[in-house]
Amino acid sequence: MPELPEVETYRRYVAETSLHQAITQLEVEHPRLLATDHDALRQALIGGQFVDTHRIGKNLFLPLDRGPVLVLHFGMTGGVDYYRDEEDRPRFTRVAFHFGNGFKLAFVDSRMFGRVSLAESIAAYQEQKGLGPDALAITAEELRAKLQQKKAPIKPLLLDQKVTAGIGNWIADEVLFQARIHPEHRASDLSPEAYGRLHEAIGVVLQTAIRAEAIYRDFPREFLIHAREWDDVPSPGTDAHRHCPRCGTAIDKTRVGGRATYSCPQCQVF
DNA sequence: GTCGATGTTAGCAC
DNA sequence: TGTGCTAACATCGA
Repeated sequence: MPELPEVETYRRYVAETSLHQAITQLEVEHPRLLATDHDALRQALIGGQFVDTHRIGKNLFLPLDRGPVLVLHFGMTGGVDYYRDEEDRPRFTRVAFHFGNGFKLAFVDSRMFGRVSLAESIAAYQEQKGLGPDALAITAEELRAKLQQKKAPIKPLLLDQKVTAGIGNWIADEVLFQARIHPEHRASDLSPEAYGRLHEAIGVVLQTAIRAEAIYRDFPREFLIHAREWDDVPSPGTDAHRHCPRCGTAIDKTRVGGRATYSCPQCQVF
């Protein structure tokens, strides 16, 4: 689930639960998730505290009182959960940070594509990964400057974290739907007006998703997300949810840039 | 039992 | 050099 709105929701959750408490233990159930040497990580954490939270795109940063920054990336199925009793330990807990008050912050991730790492600073991590500006912070001008020379289809470019950080597969589809741009439209062929709509749609979709705490069923009716297959089917035999919320046309499911892509053939034209 | 999945990245072809 | 496609990662759940 973790695209920008989920990670922003996790950030707020961690800020409310896990700051300014002594870290007493690092529990690593599955070392494969560590992108940093285990001992170095333990040394950096034990006896320290998390003092702040930041987010760039899908990356969550937890600066430590002693300098370095813990970086969490949630892959496809990652999340965080604050708990105390062993009976409440979340399923798929892979790494857990224990605090002096007896609570623990679990990094859960069933598919284990997530990563826990350590960086010298947020800026160093951003530089090293080549992360572009956060999708909520990028300006219309920056976005257009980065894309208007590219001949690739617009959708995979939106997914490229070096262009702008935080947009994942469903958000890219939703943004393009709201902006009425076909996912395969070449970036270089988009008009200045289309870039304006694109930038605005990114803001609207992300803000809406964050406001709903990334709970999809609470999203507005006119969102394409309700047409995705994994949205709840209202009742057997009906497929209204697979039609465009704006014009009623059947939604196309195709592959663009190797990813499942939903779009309205009527509203999103070349 | 089979298939596809919200992310990232290495390897490869052009 | 830039670009873009595919497979692979590990696992779950439909």
